[in-house]
Amino acid sequence: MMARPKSFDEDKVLDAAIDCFSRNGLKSASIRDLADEMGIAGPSLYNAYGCKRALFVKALARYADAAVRAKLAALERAHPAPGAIAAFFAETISDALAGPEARGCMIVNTAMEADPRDAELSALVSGYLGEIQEFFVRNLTAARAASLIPGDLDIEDASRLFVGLLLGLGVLARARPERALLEATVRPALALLETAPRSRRRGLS
Amino acid sequence: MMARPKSFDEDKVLDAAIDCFSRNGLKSASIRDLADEMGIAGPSLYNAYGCKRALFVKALARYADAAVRAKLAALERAHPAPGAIAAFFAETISDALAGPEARGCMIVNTAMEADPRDAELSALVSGYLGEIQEFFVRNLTAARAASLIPGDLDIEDASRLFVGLLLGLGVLARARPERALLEATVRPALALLETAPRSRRRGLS
DNA sequence: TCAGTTCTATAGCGCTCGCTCAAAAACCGG
DNA sequence: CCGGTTTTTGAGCGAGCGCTATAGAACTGA
Repeated sequence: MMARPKSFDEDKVLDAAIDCFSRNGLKSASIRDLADEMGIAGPSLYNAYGCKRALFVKALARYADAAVRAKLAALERAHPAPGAIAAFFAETISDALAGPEARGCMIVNTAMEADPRDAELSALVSGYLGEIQEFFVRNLTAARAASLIPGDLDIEDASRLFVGLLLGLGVLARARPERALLEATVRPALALLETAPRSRRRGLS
Repeated sequence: MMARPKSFDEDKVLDAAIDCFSRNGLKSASIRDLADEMGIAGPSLYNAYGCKRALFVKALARYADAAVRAKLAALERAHPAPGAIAAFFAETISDALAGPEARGCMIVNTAMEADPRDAELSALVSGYLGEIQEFFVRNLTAARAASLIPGDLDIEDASRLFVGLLLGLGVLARARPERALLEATVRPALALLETAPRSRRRGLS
């Protein structure tokens, strides 16, 4: 039997939850905040998702899929290797500076907020970070095959540096959301991809 | 008049507060948690510090002074430029992995947790990060004067990269506290400091 | 000794939290 | 239309939160 259908669009309320969680985090986003922004009442939220944490996991999964994976795929389509890497950071910086609100990347936020002994969230975060790292590895591997990056650059290590830098940008963008600063932070890392002669442009105090 | 003296050692209780805040953050560390770990009762805490936030600011200041500044100074004393930079990251990684608890660097934690519109905490975090950046700048400047790093390396940008990487390590160490992974993340950034011939050692899958 | 001052300790205030119960409302199949 | 199922709704529970009122304990100066 079908009975009464839900009165809200599941994707839209999940997007609202993503927004609320991104701004406040899992712990600080209250059920009442969430329900308000999602446009539904508390008990409906519980009826649909069970508990706050389950809602968070669903929102995180949707964020990873709709925001992260889609972005990575689009960048790989639009830029020949290794250009997608620089484009990725440029877009990440623009995203971090978009809007007056302190949104931040939900994956970075979760990595910081989750207790490392929380096996479920830790595994999710590790998995998502691994996907991002693989994006870097794919790009670097293709670039090396075309001799577009230095031959002695260790792809595995470099991709880890980029992941670490991505996380650092997420933190830095909260403390100091200034475009020039964030771009300067990324620049030396991208210089690693330049083939000799090493032309690392100076810039910006 | 002097009246009844305090029955606790202010430094010791502040250290306990640093520990509690480092593990739980400003918002999640409750007054009862703090009071318990500090070994004093709630009202004594309020009598001594006024409010939770003021206690946090005092604890953060002590952390920055006793943990960060002292560490930077010791490294600069112990290592000729630019070796202090690599030593700094090595020590940071070891610190992050020390103990089963999820302590994390209080400055990184605060940078993530504080609302960017919170002027006081944002300014404190920016200031502390600036001090760390200056440590990198000093080291790089001295190293350049001795021709120990590539001459075309932009010192300002590189020091920002190191700060960003430090923040990233703080996040990554929570999600994946594995020494080999953290070291591999730092390695390509330190390779920027090597003078030609560029020998970036491969390593670690 | 004892008034004066400061610190400590018990209890608890008002509030928000995650979550739930009971009843009303909306929809389906027949 | 109606029985059955699900969703929505308003109210509220117990717990924990930051913080404090109040009273007693500890110490100083005189």
